[in-house]
Amino acid sequence: MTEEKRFTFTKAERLSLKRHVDFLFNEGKSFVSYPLRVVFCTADVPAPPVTVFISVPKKKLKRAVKRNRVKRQVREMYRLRKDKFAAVSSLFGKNYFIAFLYIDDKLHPTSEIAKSMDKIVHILEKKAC
RNA sequence: ACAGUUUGUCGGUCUGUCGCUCGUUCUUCGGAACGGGAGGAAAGUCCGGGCAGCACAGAGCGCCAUACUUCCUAACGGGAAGCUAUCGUAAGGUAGAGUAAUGUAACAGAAAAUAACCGCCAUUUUAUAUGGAUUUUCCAUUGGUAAGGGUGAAAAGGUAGGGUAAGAGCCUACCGGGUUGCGUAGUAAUAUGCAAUGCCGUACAUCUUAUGGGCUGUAAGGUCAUGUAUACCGACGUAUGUAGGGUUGCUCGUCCGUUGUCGGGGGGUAGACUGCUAAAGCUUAUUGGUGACAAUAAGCGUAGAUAAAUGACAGACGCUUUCGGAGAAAGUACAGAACCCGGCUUAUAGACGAACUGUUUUA
Repeated sequence: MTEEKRFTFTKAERLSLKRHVDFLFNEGKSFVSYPLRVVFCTADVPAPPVTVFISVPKKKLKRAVKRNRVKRQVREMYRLRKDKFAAVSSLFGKNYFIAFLYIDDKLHPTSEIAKSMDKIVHILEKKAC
């Protein structure tokens, strides 16, 4: 396994600063790839190519166990497609903030999340600029 | 064996691939190696305590919580053992301050507490409580009466006798309960014996009495602090064509200052660090105690994230159920630490253990 193909997911790749989150939701564009809603925008701060934020609203899933389950599914599916997102970034030469919001109120199998994530990559290739 | 009561324990395992987080060590600063990484309820946030900040002369009132007794505990509204009442054939379950005062008691019922709808009775002196009539009686009115009456959760302690116009603890005997006094057992609640007292409906609420309670929670609190604006202080420089002020009645002069740069500096936003995990700790054994629990000894060293790690995927096994033939299908709970402990309450597929009770069968 070469150095570039490592599918890690470290703390630096998570969007954690409050002002960044506010900026993303004020300035970002969004689209839906069921069961996920994606919000993204360009980032002009020194950062990894893509910085990610995953959110599962309490209104949709009341139990913490289920919310954790969804967060882990989405995170893993993103992690395994990280290189594709990075490719989009290098294509346009920009860094991106991306938020994944879970909009359904029940659990889905991991394979469905994976399909949704593939679709997101395609849409991003067209929309990001 | 079946039915049940109480109580305790567990609540998946393994392999592979790819990851996350904390600690230690190493490092070519990219990272690498090794080790640790959710629960019995982590939940609800309902009590109690630690810890922290704020408030605080004293007294009274109010508000909230608790309420048989003794004990356990850091503390508690928790627990243990007992007492009384009550439910259950039983193992066991449930409840618990006081009753002086005030209020309420659905439906049903005459009536729900100074009870007269029906019923009973009409008193002393023989001849009548009053009125009427067809006059040993009947009707109405008035008065007395709690013996009897479809109800109800609850009906004015129960039975018998005396008594009476009829009745009534009105009186007596026995029985049930209460209160008071004395004795006995017990630390006590209480039990029990004797005596006195006719004192005698139930439930709930208000109320009364006693005890306890200041408020807020780790997003508390503390430390550092980029940028921006800047109180204040110092130095240097510029202008004298200068706002403003002091000195003064005015002018000049002079001092402060204004403006600029640099340095110091208080407060403090974003953010970072701390709080932050060793604890009234756990396991085992012994001793004391009916028990909760306590003491002693040995061993263990047990998650610390911050938008939030403890995982995702694939496969195998286990367990349960159903089909049926050596396999297949379905299911595999409730639920995710957020400062830390002790409890309570609620959710929980299923599995196992212990003690005890009842019934049946056998010996």
